[in-house]
Amino acid sequence: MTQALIRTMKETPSDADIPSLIFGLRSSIINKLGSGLYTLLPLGLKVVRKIETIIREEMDKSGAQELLLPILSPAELWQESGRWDIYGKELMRIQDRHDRDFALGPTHEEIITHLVRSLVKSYKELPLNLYQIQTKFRDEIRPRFGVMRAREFVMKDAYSFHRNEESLRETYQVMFDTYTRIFKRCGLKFKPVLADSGAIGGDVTHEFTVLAQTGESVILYCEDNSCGYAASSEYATGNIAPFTENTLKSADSMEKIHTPNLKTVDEVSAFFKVQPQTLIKTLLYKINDTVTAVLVRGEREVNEAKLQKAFTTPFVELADEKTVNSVTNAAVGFAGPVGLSIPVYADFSLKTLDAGITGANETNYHYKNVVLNRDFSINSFIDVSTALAGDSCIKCGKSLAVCRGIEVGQVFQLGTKYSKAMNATFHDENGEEKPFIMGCYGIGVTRTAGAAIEQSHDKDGIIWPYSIAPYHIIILPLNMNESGIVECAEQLYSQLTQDGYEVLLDDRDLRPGVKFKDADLIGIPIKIVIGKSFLNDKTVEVKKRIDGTTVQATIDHLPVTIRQIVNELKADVYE
RNA sequence: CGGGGUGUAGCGCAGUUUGGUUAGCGCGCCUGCCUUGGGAGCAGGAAGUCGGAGGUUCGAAUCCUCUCACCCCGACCA
Repeated sequence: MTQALIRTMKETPSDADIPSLIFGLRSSIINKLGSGLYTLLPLGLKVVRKIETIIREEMDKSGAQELLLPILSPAELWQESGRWDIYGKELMRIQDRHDRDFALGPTHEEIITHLVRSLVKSYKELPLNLYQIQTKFRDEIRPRFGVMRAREFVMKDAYSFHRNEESLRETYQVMFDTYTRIFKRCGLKFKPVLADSGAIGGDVTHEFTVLAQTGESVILYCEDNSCGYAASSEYATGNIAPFTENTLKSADSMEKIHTPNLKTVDEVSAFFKVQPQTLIKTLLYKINDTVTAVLVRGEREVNEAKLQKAFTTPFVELADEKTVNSVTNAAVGFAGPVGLSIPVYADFSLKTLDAGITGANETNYHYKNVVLNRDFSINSFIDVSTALAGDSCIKCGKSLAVCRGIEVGQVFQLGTKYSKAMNATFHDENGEEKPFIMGCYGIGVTRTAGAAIEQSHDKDGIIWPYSIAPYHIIILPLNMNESGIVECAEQLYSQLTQDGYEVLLDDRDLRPGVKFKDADLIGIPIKIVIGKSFLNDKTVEVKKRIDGTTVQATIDHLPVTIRQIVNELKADVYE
């Protein structure tokens, strides 16, 4: 360790705000070069290589073949697919000495499609699944969270080519299973979740999400483990329980009530002394330039991803204040469906609402006892609200719960989007020319390393899962002036290394406290402490990072003790 | 891109409002002593274009103008 480039820091750099960045920098796993640019120091590279190895082994086992595509790609390919124009500024563009345009690859659909169209001509050569592990570049609008959203990062991307949908679905399932094995082997707690397939289409897509409080994505999952339903909040749908505590009655007629300055759901429900579920929240959206009213039950939020899907358009935005004023003849906060002359769509949450409270389209007034199909009508019911914890699972009926996660992988059925645009075709058994049907499958490698830290750390530092830890064991000779201790340390080092463990020897002449703190910070799973007990009765301590438990062992017995602990650590995988 | 903030030694900061000696402090680093079970102590030392450029002034880290970098909050995604 006196020779290793490991420079730990006691203090936290001021711009580090999440555990993976704080501990990543402090433990000298990474080093910052610029915004969204990080050096992988020796410790960090070891972790990344281990994740890569697991990925390689599992991908190869699945039948996929590894290759390596260039990072730099000519603009022509991006122009062919149309993404040169639509990808936006996130695509890092660059010119060579002849002023020819290139892009630094943020993903490689174009490049792989180009490759395959020139090499593969017949259905007999399909299916084909090709992958690479490579540096990607995305000129993020706002890089943040350190290695979690960097501009330059390592990614494993795979692309599969098929003659028909059935073959695609088969490979998709194989990739799904492969990803499950990969993240399990990485020692991570994760969930595959159903996700919005966005503009590209395709029936199904799954995101693999590492569970962590600091995660950016919100997941709804079924409390019943055997059911297994889990979906990203943008996509999740639950059955919404009817609101049973409604104090309003549909038998009563609609009534206009003065509600001075009461705009939000909270204010209005407090004023009427009712639960928020009694309110019909009315939001005006511009959907393909048509102002449209979207109704949800008071306690719910409109989900724009669902809105986009319901109207099959990406052009969805909340109407501005002026539009709201002119459509409702009222200030923002008093919109309601009664008497509106624009299209009105209601969320499923309102299906069971008997009578409700809603804006009167008049500043400072709300209607009470509003009843659908009596006082107003709608075009139709649609699913546009974000599911909430407590909604019931659409698969099994049990309750849904919420957690947060970090998206580290995605499996996706691309279809013919790229093959059609780039005229990538093969001959089928009838000699007909057909576009390849494609799938793509990504894993953020460096992000996975970051996610592991986010998921597994304590106040002292990182707690690496055994399978991706930079070293398995760290030996701490507590007094470098005791020749017996030093000899023992060196002997254990070479013996354990021979036994196949990756061992770090802290041979620095420092006080014990410093060594303990550094070992904890870096997060090595097992510490071997050689100190007083060695001088007294020739035993050493074996201490687990994850829970601090310690066992004494004689030198002779040490290999057995270590093997036991390692087996325990390896067995601790998430099911 | 919009809004907010920060740039002073490797790291964390003070000093800037009100211009004025040799720009400080803690951590880290180097030397020596001492210490050795959870980031010890003492003594000595090295280390700074005060983000950059221009300006005001007898004099600028400090005031003015421009510029660059970085961070945080909102629109992206592995």
